[in-house]
This record gives sequence, C-alpha cells and structure tokens, in this order.
Amino acid sequence: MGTIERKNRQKAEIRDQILKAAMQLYTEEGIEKTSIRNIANAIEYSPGTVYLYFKNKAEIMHALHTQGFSMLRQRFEALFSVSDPMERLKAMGRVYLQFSVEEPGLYDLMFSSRYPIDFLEGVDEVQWTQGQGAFDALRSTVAACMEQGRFSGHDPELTSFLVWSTVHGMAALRSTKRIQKALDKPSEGIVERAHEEFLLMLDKI
Amino acid sequence: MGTIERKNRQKAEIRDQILKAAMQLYTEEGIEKTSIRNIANAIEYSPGTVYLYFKNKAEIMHALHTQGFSMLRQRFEALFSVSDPMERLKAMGRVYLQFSVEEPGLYDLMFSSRYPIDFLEGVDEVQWTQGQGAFDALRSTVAACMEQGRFSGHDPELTSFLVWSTVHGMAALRSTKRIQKALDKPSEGIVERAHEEFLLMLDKI
DNA sequence: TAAACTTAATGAACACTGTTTAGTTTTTAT
DNA sequence: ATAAAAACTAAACAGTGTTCATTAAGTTTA
Repeated sequence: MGTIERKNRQKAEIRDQILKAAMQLYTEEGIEKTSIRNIANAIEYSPGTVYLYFKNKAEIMHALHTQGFSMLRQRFEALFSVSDPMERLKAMGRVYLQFSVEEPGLYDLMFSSRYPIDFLEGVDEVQWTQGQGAFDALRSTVAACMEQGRFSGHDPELTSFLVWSTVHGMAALRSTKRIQKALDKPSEGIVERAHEEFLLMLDKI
Repeated sequence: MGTIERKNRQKAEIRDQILKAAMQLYTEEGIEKTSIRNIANAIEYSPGTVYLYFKNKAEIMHALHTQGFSMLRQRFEALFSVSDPMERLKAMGRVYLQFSVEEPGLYDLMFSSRYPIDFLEGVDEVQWTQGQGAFDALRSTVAACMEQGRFSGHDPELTSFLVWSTVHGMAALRSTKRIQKALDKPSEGIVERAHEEFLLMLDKI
C-alpha cells in the first residue's frame, strides 16, 4: 500500500537532515562544534535519535568525507575538457591544492583524519571507493601521459603516487600551519611556486 | 641557604616526571589514553597538580613535540659523516621516512597535529625553533648541493620546501592509512620506491 | 472502532574529557 | 611556636560519545 516506501523516504529524509546539519556545523564551525548533541539540536531531535540513523560519529564523518570526494571529483570532471594529458595532470594538481584551501576541513577528513578510516575498519563491507576513484583519475591521466611517450621507463603506479604525495605534502604542511612556522617570514604563494617547479621537473623526466 | 635552588630542582623534577609519563602514555598507548587524569595518575598526583607545572594540555603536547624534534635532529646529526651533500640529502629523506614509521605519534605531533601550534599561538614568545632547526638542516644541505653545481637555476628555499613536501606527503599518506586504502592491493615498500624515484629526478634537474 | 503490536523518539545515565577553584595540608621563614 | 607562603587536593563545571529503559506515535489485526 506504499506506506513502506513513504517510511523509507521519511527515514532517508531525516538521515539527510543529519548529514546536512553535520556538514554545515563542520564546514562553518569546525570539528570542535560538530558534536552529536549540536547536530541533534540543529535538527531539533534528541541526541539518541542520531544513533537510530548512524552507527556512530565515525559513520557521520565518513559520510561527510564521501561528500568531500564527490565535490573534488566534480572539479576533476571539469578538467576532462583539457585534452592534453600532461596539461590535465598539471591542472589536476592546481585544482587539488585549491580545494585544500577552500575546504580545509573536508580536506583533512579526506586525506588525514582517522575518523573515516576508523569507520571503514569497523564495517569491512564498505571500501574506500571515493578515494580510489580520485586516485584512479590521477592514475589514468598519468597513463595517458605515458601513451604520449612521457615518463618513459617509469612505473605508472609509482609515478602517480609520487605526484599525489608531493601535492598532498604541500597542501598538508600549509593546512597545518607548518610552512609559516618553518619559514617565519611570510612567503606568499610558496606552495603554488613549488608546485610549478615540480611540474617542470615532471616535464623533463 | 640554598633552599630556593632545591625548590627549583624539585619543581623541575616533577615537571620532568609529568613529561616522562606523558611521553610514555603517548608513545605506548596513543593520544586517546594521554589524558591529564592518566598522566596525573601515573605520577601519583591529582589532576590539578599538573596545571601547576603546565599551562594546559597543549603545552605538554608542545613539549613532547619538541622532544620529537630533538630525536629527529640526533638522527640527522649522524648524517654529518656523509660528506657528499647530495648523498646526505638522500640519506636525510630516508631517515625522515624511517622516523615517521618508528615514531608515528611523535611524527604526527611534529608535522600535523594542531596541539603544538595552538600552544605557540597562545604564547607568542616561544617560536617554532625546533622545526625551523630541522628545516635549516635541510636548507643548508640543499645549499651545499648547489655549491657543487646542482639544482642550478633553482631557488634554494623553494627546492628545500619541495623536497620536504614530497617526503612529508609520503610519510603522512602512509601514516594515515591512505595508501593501503587507495591501492587496496598490498604494495610493499611503495613509499621507499617512490622516494628513490624522486631522488633520481633530483639528480637530473 | 478497540486492542495488540511495531516503530520512533526521548532523556537520563555512564564513563569519559580539559580546566578551574575553594579549601586543606605541608613547608618555609620569622 | 607562629605567621606566611607554597603545594596539593577534591570537587565541580561544562563539555564529549554512547547506551538503554521508558514513553509516545503509528500501523495492523480482530
């Protein structure tokens, strides 16, 4: 009689409300303010209700981290228009770095935080499909570069990982304020300049 | 009458006890178990006493992070025997990566965690001297490489930062379990291999 | 429609966390 | 011995994630 479907719809709706409130709290107020009680308060339910829709806080953070990956993927998809794979690879790095600045909280969740990984290790059905998807985008672009004769003699997997590491290292050191502390004098755009330097190195190998 | 000196000695002794207990808890039981109450319990004092020796938990974590840097510095100092600067630069990277595996907790505190940075922003006399010292070691080695004609046409600061970022990126992605999740199939020693790949690139620029 | 059953939601409780402070004990100096 | 100073403690405050008995609401059956 369709009541089951309506029920499911309602359940999914509250789940979405929880995630929406969690995302808003997390991106606008930070991880500290993103507590179960604050989330429950935002959707006007009691804290216990949240646990009827999510196993624990790790699952909520995992859901946010997945949304972060779909945002990054959207930005990567806009780069399909760049037909030259080497240019696309460079553009991907720039997009990645910009994402880490515009969404520092999500970036941390996606590439540093223990929360989403803890959730994955607690369930074992779900895999890191979103992250793998992002890495695949990089890997396929590196592969396309190699088909054009670039990176000859290099392993595609290894090269992809090297590119990822370098760009992530820059993003992470900036995000955790290590650059400004190590250099003390303000170094405007050192990340972007070092990235361009790295891209020139890739051009020549 | 020397009582003031004895007092100071006693005060410093308890301070050391707190740090020693904190370090043991942190490295052996992890960040979760490193609470003020657990530290106080380990040295058989009440939680309030800890606050007579440290402003807050951030100061304790900052002290641990400083100890981590002096450990890393010790390992770097052992590399002074490597006279060829390019070889020393390579060895530094390997030592850095090994440190991140052997002391993952301290590594996180030194290069990722918000705790020590939060403390620095709360006091403003103390600077990030330990981290700067480590970066200086890298910078001077890069400078020595350039004196031998390497990296010609490149900025030493930028090159140093690029090297740091790449190695840190690898260490961080491994430490936060992102590599095993992205690659799913176990990739033994991918970090070390990618690092060697990067070093070969540096050889050729 | 009334009763039985199922689902949803609550709010209090548990075991923690960092931190502050009033009050007590111990140590030092007169 | 007494007054002052320093050291320490226990309790409290305001939080945290999580669980669970109880209550309220909705649905199905007789």
